[in-house]
Amino acid sequence: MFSKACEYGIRAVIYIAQKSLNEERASLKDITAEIDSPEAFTAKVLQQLAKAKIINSLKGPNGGFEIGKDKIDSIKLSQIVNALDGDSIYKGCGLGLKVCNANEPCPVHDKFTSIRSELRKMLENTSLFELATSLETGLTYLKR
Amino acid sequence: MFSKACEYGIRAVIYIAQKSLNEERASLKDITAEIDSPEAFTAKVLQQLAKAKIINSLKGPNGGFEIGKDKIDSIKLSQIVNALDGDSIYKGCGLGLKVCNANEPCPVHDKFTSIRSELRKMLENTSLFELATSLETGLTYLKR
DNA sequence: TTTAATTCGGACAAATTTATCCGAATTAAA
DNA sequence: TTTAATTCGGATAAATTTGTCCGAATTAAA
Repeated sequence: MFSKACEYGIRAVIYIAQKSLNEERASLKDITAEIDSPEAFTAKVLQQLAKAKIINSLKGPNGGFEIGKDKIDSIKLSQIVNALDGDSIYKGCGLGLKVCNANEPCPVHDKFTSIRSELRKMLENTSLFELATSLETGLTYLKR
Repeated sequence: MFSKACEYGIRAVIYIAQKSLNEERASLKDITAEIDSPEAFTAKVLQQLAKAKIINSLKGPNGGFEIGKDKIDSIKLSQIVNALDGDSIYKGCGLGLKVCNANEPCPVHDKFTSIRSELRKMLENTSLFELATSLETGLTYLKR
């Protein structure tokens, strides 16, 4: 469904959000330990997310990554996915056709549109805040 | 969502089914021309599908691929997807965790289970017959 | 001012997926 | 029986994704 980069990215952002809610910054090492992901690769992903202004990065001692507390509620899962995997998950044809729409549909077009729209809604309605708090309260996990 | 192999595979199978309903066999060249896919790669995909008993292959002049007319209605999209991409689309964790279930869920587990179950139902309930007939009647397309 | 902790950015490497090539095997038809 | 049309199967190549390495830049703290 998502690329590895996106999987790591989502996990990382949730963790950073959790820390940020507690007024703490997360370093790369911290993050990769907590979400169990390859360090150097995750660094690249975090760079992408920083460029997309989803997270904030600070160099130097006591540096790391953070997210403005006020932003955490307004950031949706869709923004993270979009920054890392683009919009093919919503837009692309299920069978890989370049042209595929209601007028000239592929054989599975109608079957897919409803599911894809559900997925889109879900991603657009899921806030980073709720994901981070479910982690904070110990209801969910980021590794294993 | 699906691999290229799976996209080509689904398109090919739908086309083969359409031909089979008309008592005709489809050769590799025929297929790749109709679904606009790379010939050699598609050949590999068809081999996989033949091994999985989803399609039938015949060598020699006037050979090609076909599907028993009686089977076309009972073959579901899920079988094709499963033969080519496995079951990760249903089973795997949305964030790539090895362990992720209702007891120890990742932060997006609940959000994904409903969508994934919708997808599974759709794939399991969509028969090759309906896809092939929509193609036959000109309502849907396999290339462009 | 120096040091050390950190992210950044570019080059590279490994793994996987996608794709090609070609001879072997099979088989229907000439 | 020969020929030609086809799929099969193995080797290889190209492209993409995933992953690593390392020096440069930045910056807080000693």
